[in-house]
Amino acid sequence: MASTKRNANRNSVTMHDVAKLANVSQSTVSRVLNETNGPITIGEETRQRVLEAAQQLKYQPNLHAGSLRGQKTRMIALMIADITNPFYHPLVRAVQDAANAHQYDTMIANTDHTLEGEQHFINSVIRRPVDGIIMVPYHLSDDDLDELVERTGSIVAAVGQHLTHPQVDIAFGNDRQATYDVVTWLHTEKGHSQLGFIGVTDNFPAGARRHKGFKDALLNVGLEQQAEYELEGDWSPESGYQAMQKLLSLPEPPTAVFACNDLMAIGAMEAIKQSGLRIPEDIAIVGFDDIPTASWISPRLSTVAQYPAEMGIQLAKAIFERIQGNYTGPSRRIEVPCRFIERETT
Amino acid sequence: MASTKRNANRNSVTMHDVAKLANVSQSTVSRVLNETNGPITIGEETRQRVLEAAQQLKYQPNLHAGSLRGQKTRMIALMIADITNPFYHPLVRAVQDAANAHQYDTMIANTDHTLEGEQHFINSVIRRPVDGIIMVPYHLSDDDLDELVERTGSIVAAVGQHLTHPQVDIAFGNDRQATYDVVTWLHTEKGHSQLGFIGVTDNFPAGARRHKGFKDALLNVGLEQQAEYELEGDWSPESGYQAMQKLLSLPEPPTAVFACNDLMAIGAMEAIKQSGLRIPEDIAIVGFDDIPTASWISPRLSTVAQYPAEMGIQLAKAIFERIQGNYTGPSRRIEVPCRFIERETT
DNA sequence: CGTTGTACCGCATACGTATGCATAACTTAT
DNA sequence: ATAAGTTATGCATACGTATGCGGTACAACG
Repeated sequence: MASTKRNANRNSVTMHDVAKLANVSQSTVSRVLNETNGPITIGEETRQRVLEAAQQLKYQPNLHAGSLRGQKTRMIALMIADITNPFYHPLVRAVQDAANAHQYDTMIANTDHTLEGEQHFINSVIRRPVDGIIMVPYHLSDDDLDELVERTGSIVAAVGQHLTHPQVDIAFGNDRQATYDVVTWLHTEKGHSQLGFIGVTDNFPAGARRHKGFKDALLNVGLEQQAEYELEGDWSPESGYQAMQKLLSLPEPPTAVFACNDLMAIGAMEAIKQSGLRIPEDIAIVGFDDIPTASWISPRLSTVAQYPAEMGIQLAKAIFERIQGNYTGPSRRIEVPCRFIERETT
Repeated sequence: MASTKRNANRNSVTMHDVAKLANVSQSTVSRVLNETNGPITIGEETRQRVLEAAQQLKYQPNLHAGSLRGQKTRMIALMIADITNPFYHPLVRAVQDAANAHQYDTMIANTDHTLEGEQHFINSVIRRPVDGIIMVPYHLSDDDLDELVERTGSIVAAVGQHLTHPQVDIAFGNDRQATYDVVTWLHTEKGHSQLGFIGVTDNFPAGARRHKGFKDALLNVGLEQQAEYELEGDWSPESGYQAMQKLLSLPEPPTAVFACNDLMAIGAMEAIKQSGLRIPEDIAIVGFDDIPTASWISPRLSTVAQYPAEMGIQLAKAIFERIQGNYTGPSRRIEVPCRFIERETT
């Protein structure tokens, strides 16, 4: 008779346990603990009994139950390409801090830049619905986003200029324009006429935009576009290293190289150093992102800064506004401008 | 009559939807989809009908339901100090990859090196139970771990030599010994007699261990221990920079400095460079961790490598073994040795 | 004293799933 | 032909919580 109803293998304390200890029903406990009890009133004396009992048992609500009932899950999901890439760290951090401030937990998934990874993530949040989703998709189309919001009913926000879903808030940098400006500057101000480009496959929208910025700039300043000066890496330092080696082996190597991210730029710098050439006297180089390392290495890397922390802050703000019902309007587009930071490699 | 039972605001497809379409009961759908139906058999024809219906509706199971029923949650939680610290990236990555391979999702929490952060995490996984927990605690004691396993019933594994809970698998590096060896080597092989130390408060067990390694080495080689040469930072480059400035302002600055992590070592290098002194000719420096940046900066940093990826792999292996019931024995202690990598700063 | 109102609280249900138990149809043995 | 066994399926329940609805007191009022 003194045996509790508590499940044998489960040792968590539930509302029933609190109810039993306080000599009330489970519903009363629920009403006391969630102040939001509508028209219902609870006697002050029992309220105290319940609160004491809850404290004594160290009661913590089971969030799985609420999630099942379609209440708030108190969880958001974050999809990025690779937690190892420094570009995402400020973004992740900003999102997590915002989540924390709202008493939310954060689920993080890596896609490894692959379409399969992104689709896997979608299935993931269909199986385990969350209140909000922040993503940095490389392959997903608006149709995919539509399926996502349709099937999950979650609030979704994303980084990516190319996306235009009516219910998805978007943050983006003006990277095409920034690339265009820097490349133009390399020619008109710095006098470079043989320019190299280390990019990625145009399947990545961000890569394609920067590639376009590069080509537009060449066109505009009247330089010829030469395929052998435009190489593809995979965002990693190693790939930048290899691409630079190819550029160096050309009969007439470039005197300035634009790399689509800092990691590849750093790899390229390593290749230049090993070849005995000097930076920037022999070859100038510009990166993209302004990761912390860019200002530590020697010479310090000139680069186009993006502000991923700002993106994270804005997107988190956007989804929590919607989650809490403080905003129900149409999709917002938030531009987070890039800015060129000249250091020692140009 | 053609109206579905489907909840208005919820547009997810459930087993009931599949059941209705296939003209069977929800239980039958469950049994078909989970092959594990014990002694029960299902007619081949209905099995096909169910599978088709599930595929047609793109059915995905709701994991919240299973979690509530005490089944597997298919989620693990990972607690680290700071996603921004490169030391954790390989560990995070390894854990996520292992989780992915098991069809698991990963929840990540930052503690910011604070006790409150760690306690907050514990409450988090009490509210939302997970199958497995991997953590890198700095403040939690064995008692705290005990409360954690007691109240959650989850499998727990941790990084930290000082922890000895009977049910918690532990990974650790031999960092005291490694520090001792390097400092001894700096004196006996490299001839340094004025040694500096940039550590952190001894409240961090890892910091305390390395501090002890440093002091033991001094003692062993017969050097005097001087408080003004042993400074405290907070793991960040900025704090290393400031500590080094203090060391440089001493009447007789050290000729070699041991920093408790690479980030502080890098900050210290910056201070040395700015003072006009040369590395390693005037001052040698050794870091700890071997983060990627260590081999990019100039001069390339000599450092004690830890292998966080290996730790992540081992711990993930350990918890999944237990989750799947393949191991039920006592706590295991996994040593992941450190190794000194000499580069250009010594 | 009977009626209505008010303050307080418990019962029952639903969320989506897994599973023990009952049940139906059909086969085989006696 | 009836009993027993086999095969195939549905019913009911529980997990922990929030909430509509109903019910008990007791006070106030006619």
